[in-house]
Amino acid sequence: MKKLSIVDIANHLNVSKTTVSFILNGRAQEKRIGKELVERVQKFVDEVGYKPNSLAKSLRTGKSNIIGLMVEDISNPFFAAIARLIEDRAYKNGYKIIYCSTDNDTLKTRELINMFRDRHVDGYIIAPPEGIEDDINSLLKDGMPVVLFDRHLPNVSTDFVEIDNLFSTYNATKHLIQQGYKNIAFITFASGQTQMQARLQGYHNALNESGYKPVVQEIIFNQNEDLIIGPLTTFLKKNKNLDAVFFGTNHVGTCGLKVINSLGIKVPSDLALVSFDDYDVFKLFSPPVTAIAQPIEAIADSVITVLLNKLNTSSQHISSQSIILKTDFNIRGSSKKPIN
Amino acid sequence: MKKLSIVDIANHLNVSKTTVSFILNGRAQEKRIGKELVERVQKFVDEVGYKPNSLAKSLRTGKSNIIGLMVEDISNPFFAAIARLIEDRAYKNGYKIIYCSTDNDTLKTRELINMFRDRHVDGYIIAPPEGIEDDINSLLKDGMPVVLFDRHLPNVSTDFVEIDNLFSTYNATKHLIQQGYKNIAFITFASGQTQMQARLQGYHNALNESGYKPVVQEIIFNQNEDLIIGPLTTFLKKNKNLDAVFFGTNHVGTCGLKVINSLGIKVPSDLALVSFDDYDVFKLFSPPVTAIAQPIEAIADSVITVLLNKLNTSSQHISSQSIILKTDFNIRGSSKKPIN
DNA sequence: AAATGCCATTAAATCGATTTATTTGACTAT
DNA sequence: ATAGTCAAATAAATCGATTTAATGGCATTT
Repeated sequence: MKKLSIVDIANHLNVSKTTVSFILNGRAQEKRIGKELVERVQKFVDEVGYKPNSLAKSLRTGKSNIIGLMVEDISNPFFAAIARLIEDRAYKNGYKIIYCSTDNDTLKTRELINMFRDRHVDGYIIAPPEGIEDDINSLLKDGMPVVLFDRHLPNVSTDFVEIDNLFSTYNATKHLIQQGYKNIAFITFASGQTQMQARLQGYHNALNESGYKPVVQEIIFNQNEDLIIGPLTTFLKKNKNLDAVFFGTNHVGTCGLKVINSLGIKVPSDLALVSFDDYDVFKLFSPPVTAIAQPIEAIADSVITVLLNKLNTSSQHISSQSIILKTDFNIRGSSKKPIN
Repeated sequence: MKKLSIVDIANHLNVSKTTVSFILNGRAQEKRIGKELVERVQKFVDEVGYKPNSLAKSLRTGKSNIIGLMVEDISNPFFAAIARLIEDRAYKNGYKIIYCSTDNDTLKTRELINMFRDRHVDGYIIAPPEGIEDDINSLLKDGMPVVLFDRHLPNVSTDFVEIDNLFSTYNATKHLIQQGYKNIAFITFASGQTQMQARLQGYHNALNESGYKPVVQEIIFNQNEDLIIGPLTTFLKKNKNLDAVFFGTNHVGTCGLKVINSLGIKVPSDLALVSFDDYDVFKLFSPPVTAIAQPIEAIADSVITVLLNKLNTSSQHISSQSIILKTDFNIRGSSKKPIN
C-alpha cells in the first residue's frame, strides 16, 4: 500500500520511465510518442491515482511551485487579510504559500530568507524591514523574483506595490483642518520605513500649509501591548490641548482607542480621531473612527499578478515596476468641530 | 558563485562525501572519524557557509521538517493569533509551517491535505471541517502525526485540543439568567461541528434549568458578509421581545455588532450581549460586550507540544490524548438588567 | 547497397543528499 | 604464518523524479 513511484508505473506497463515522464509532462507530442501508448499510460496513472513525488521533481528541476510570503505579523488584521487573498490567488495558479512573520526584525527576517532560499521557493513576496537591503539584493542577483509590498527599500530596485501614503495622510489631515481642528497630533511607531516616512510627510505638508504646529509622538514598538499603551496614556494625559489625533497605523490605532476608552475621553467632542487602516474595530467603535482604508483586494491582486508575471516570463529584460494604489477615506462621526 | 554541494566540499578537502555527511550529521564519533579530520571539515563548512540542500535531504530521509497547519480562515483573528503562536514555537523547534485556510470546505480541505501529503509534511495540525473523517483516518493509517484543534471528529481517534465549550456557554447563559434576562437568543452559524454543538447544548442546558424558552437562530455561513448581516437584521427586527443575545462565534459576533449599531439598538439597556471569543473589537466596543475568552496561548502551546511529542517519539504505543482547556468569562457593561 | 534521416522508445546521467556495504592497513590472537 | 578484529575512511546504492544522449527499425535518398 506504499506510494507508487514512476518506476512502478513504468514496470507495470512494460515501458520505460522516461516514456511515462514525457507523457505526464505533456511532452508526448513533442517526443512523438504513440497515441495508444499515451492513452494506456494516462489511463493507468489516473486509475491508481499516481502523483509524482514533488520533492524529487523539485530537486531535479529546481522549481518548487512554492511562494514565500513574509509579512510583518500574520496576526495583524491588515496582513492577515492580504495573506488570505494572496493565498487564494496563488493556489488557483498552482502555487503554494509558505508564510511567516518578520516582526520587522532584521535578523529574524534574514534567517527566514535563508530558510526560504533553502526550501527553493520560486518567488518572494516581502513586506521588508529596514536593514534587509543586502539580503534582498543578493536574492535579486541570483535571479530570484521578488515583489515588495506595503513599503519599499530605496536601495533595492525591484517591483513593489504600495499605496499613496503621503497623499492619504495629507488629505486626511487637510480634512481635519477644514473641520476646524487646530491642534492635531500624529502618533505612530518609530520607524524609518518608507511608508511611515511618507505618512508623516503628508501630515507635515498639510500642517505647514495651514501654519499649525505639528505634534509628533513616536512610540517604540513592542510585542507587549502594555508597553505601547503606557507611553500613549502618558502622552494623551500631558497634551490636553489637542483637539484631534491621527494614528499612523492600525496597531497604534487600536491601542490608542483602548487608552481613549480607559481615560474616558469623548470622541469626537473631546478629541477627533483619524486612523490609518480601516477595519472591524473602527467600523464598530461607537462613535465611529474616521479611517483611511487601504484597498486590500487591489494590493493582494497587484502583488500576486506582478509575481506570477515574473515567474512565467523568465524575463530579465522587463524592468521593475512600482504600483501605487489609491486609498479610501471613510469619514465617520460628527463632521464639524464643536464650537467651544 | 553557484551554491556548493556536499561533493564540492568533499573534493576540496580530499575526503569522501560520506565522511562529510557523517560529520555534518553528528555521527562522527559513532563512525569513529578522526578528530582532526572532523575539525578540518567543520571549519571549512563554517567558512564557506555550506548548507545541505534540504530537498535532497528530504527526498532521501523522508522527513521535511515542515508542519502543515490548516485553519478555518487565517484572516479570522482567533485563527490568526493561534497560527502566529504555533508558528513561533515551531520555528524554535526547527520546524517550518505551511498553512492554509479550509473555509470549512470539505473538498478544498481534501485537496489541501493531498497537497501537504505531496510535500511530505512531517505532521498535521488541523481545525477540521465535517466530512473529512476518512481523509484524516487515512493519514493516521499511514502513521502520520495529526493533532486536531478547536473541534474534533467523533469517528477519528487522534489527539485534539479543545476548550470546554459546553460549560462555557452554560455558564455564560446562567449568568445572563441570574442578571434577570429571560428572553435570550442564541445566534450561530449552522454547523454540526462538535464545538458548535457543544456550545448550543450548554445554552440549552442553562435555559432548560430555568424553564425559559430557547430561541436559536442559525445563519448560513457565507464569504460575503452582506449575506450574514441580512438574515441577522431580519431576525433582530422580528424578535423585538428579546432582552439578550448570545453570539456563538466571533464572526457572528462582529456581524451582529454591526447590525445592532445600524439598527440603533442600545447595549445593554435594549439588549444585553454575550459573544464567544474575546478580542479587540469586543474590548473596544462601547458599551463593552461581555465575552468568553479562549486561552489562545494555552491552545497553541498544547497543540504544538502534543505534536512535537508525537514527532520526536516515534511512538505508536502512546494512545491519543484529548486536552480540554478552560475559558475565561469577561463580564463587561452594566451588570443588571434594568427594570422596565 | 550503403548512407542518411526519421520514428518511437529507452538507457543512462543527473539533481544532492543519506546510508549500506566494502576496502584498506594495522594490530592481535591462534 | 594465518585468520580475525578493529579503526578509519570510502565506493556505491538509493530516494524519485527529469533530461540528455543513444538505439534499433524502417523508409528514403544517392
